[in-house]
Amino acid sequence: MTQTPETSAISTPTLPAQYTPADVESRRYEAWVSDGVFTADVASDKPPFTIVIPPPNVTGSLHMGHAFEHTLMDALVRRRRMQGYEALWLPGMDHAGIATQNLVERQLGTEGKSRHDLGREAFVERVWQWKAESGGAILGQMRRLGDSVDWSRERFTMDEGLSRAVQTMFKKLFDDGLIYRANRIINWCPRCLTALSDIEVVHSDDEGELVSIRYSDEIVVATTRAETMLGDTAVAVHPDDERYKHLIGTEVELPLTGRRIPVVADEHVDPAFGTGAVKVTPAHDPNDFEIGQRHDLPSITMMDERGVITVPGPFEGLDRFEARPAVVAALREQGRIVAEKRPYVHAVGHCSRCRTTVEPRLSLQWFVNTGPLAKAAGDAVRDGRVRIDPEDMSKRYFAWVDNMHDWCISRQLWWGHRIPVWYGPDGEVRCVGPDEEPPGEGWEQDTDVLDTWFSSGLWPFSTLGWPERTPDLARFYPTSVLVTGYDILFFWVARMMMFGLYAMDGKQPFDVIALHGMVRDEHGKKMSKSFGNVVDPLDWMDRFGADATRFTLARGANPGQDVPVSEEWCQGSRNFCNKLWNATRFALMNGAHVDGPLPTELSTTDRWILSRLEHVIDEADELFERFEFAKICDVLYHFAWDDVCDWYVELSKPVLAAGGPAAEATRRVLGHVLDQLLRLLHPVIPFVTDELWIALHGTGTVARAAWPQLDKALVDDAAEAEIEALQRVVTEIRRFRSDQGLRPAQRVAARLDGLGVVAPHEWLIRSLARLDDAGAEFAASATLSVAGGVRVGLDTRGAIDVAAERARLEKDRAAAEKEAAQCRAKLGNEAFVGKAPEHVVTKIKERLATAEADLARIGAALEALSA
RNA sequence: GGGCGCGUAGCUCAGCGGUAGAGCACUCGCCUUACAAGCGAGAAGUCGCAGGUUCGAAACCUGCCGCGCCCA
Repeated sequence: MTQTPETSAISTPTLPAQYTPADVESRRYEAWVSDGVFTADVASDKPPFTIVIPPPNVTGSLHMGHAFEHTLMDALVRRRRMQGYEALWLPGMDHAGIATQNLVERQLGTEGKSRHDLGREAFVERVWQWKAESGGAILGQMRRLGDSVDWSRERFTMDEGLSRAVQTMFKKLFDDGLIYRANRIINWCPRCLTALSDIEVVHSDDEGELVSIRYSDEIVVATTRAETMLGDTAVAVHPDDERYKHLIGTEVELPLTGRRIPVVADEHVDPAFGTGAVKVTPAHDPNDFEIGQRHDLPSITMMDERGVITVPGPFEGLDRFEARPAVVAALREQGRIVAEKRPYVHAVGHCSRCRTTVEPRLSLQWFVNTGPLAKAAGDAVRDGRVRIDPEDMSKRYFAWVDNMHDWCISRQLWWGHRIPVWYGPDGEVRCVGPDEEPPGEGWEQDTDVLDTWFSSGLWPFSTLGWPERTPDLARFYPTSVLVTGYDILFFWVARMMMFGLYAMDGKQPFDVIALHGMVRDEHGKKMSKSFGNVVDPLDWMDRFGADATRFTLARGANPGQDVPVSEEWCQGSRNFCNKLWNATRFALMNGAHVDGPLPTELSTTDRWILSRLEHVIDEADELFERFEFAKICDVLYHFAWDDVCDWYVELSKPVLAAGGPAAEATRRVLGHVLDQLLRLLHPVIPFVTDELWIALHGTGTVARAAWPQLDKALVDDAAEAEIEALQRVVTEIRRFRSDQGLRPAQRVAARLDGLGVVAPHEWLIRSLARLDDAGAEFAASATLSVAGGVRVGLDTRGAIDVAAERARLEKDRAAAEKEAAQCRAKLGNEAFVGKAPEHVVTKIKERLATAEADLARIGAALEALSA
């Protein structure tokens, strides 16, 4: 494949008849890497272009969502690289605290051990061992997809440098008073045994029960969590609720416990919900906690960290879900259950990692005060320093950052960045920076680790060397574009914005946030294991190739919209790659080349395709700037398939066969057009384009080739008009042939008149429409009249199918009549003529003229038919 | 309950004030020496419904209906 194509027209084919991705992909990828194509040079004088990869989870493997996101990023980076930017796409992974710890604990479980058997240090060592052996499978899969990432700069959130960044950030926030420790109600996972942040909780509408319990003669409360009554410390009513006004300040006896609890008045009680009286369990409900704070109520923690009841008595030792029916049964026995609604559908929070029902739990945790950080994060978008694309998505962003709660960052895990705070023997608290010695004897370090998102929030600058002032950081920060899904706009993006602006003295972490949608199946359904509609990108890559997989994903990528994919579309993408392969194959077989400048003497066909190419370059550039990947693919697909393959190549065949200088010129133009087309497509389908580009050039790689430059001098309106006219004539003849049932191979004698501008191309028309010259015995059995005054007389050597011909003409006439009627109606409307812009009126007049000419032409043809 | 988005050809989606488009699927005819993973031709839509704005609405406004997502 690397041999230089011969310039002779009789060169032998250099490519097999079908494109086989497996023969190309790994070979090409290895070549790119070993040639250092992806390695960014910090010392070059090119303008920088930086993207950091949204770090995939170290436990994960490549799913369609990754493949999609990576395809878009790769396309952006590859194009910028070709445009002469110093392009850096920085890869890496995050340590996924809960997921990874769960995974290794499960592994230990199969050996009959728990992490506690190993102890903290040995367990963490074991996790590292796991990572070394089987973590990061996704990195190899990214190579298969063709990701042009700079592997020399790969980072991991738990590596030394990033850990240093985490500690530095924590200390900085701590010293600025933006990190604090407090007893709060947090989301607790009784299975993972750790706190979760709000965003790690997923809500779903679940079937539960709503039980109304009589607390006294006058007070009935409704609850979905009857067991928590064991921890009630008050009943609350609205201060204006006439039903209960007289009870405020009194006490009731809490059933089953014998405890007496007060009735308090609180504005936040909704008098319309249930009976208007609510039970208050400050240690197990965030709203109740607030009520407890306002009324100085005690908090009774009535279950342990595993969700097991700890209140002494008959329920002690029961799991929360066993305790619920037990408590209800006990209350019923006392006649205290006045109503039960079952099933009762209500929103329930689940741990995003293990789906266990989250337990609101009162505990001592570390928090980030997000107030000032979130304000800055919002302002950076409001004042235009950071652009969200598509812009509509800004609304979602503001909705989140402008209402952000403080962020619980401590996790009761062992795998992660340990909180750098030490507690002294006399209750002292000291935050230790990265270059400070931990305090000595008698001090103990906090046992918790930080939320994984804390380290991910530093990603755009920690990966470049922060907190050191590295050359990379100076050169590649702020990053150019963040490509990510709208679903984590508030998860991750908002965190990076807060941290980036704060740590980098107000410099935003990225200039543009390009949001994409979710990958869905061909019916727009979310891919899920339980639904059985998950498609594995690795499977597609095996069967259709990485390029086909990428093209399918990019072709569906409308900004911010979800992307449906299906195997059929991937097949279509594979077909497209094969089409390119064969077009290049044809070109090489016919001596197309890329040597020397374009000839000055060019045929109309050559000038036409070059002109079309310029429009395509222009459009592609404009669409790339707007992240319109679907439209980029569409434009290039149609140019490649319709213009280049279906028309230019077909028009070239007779030229090449005729030989001479025109053939020479066409060989050069064909080589040029393919060269440019392959460059334009390379960002999206890197493998096949590189293989073909090398076949065309004999050397190098398209990955280092220059991005096509717009050359307005090549735009040629006259050539375009001529070829379009030619296409109309050819298509009209083909249509006639098809309607008449003439076989494609059957040549038909014809005489062409009134060709006008296309007269010089009559021989091309004859070639494409398979027409023979009119001989001495020529007698037209049918005459076609094509728009533009072209008349085609055809000798079909026999009776023509009059009915078919009439039907065709009637159809054309109906269309022309409709068109004419519409135009006349408009022009007859004084308001239209008076108010519509001049150019619109002119256009309608032209359309009417065309339609009337068509009617006359078709009418005459019909008349001739019946004669 | 609050917010956001979407209803256009059989399917999936573009179009977002001036002649309704694409891919796939479909119909007909073809192994025409680059490609049957292909070639040529074709059929297919009162643009969810109802009002309004406008010379002109698939597009802008209002309401309704039906889906989806996020937040509480």
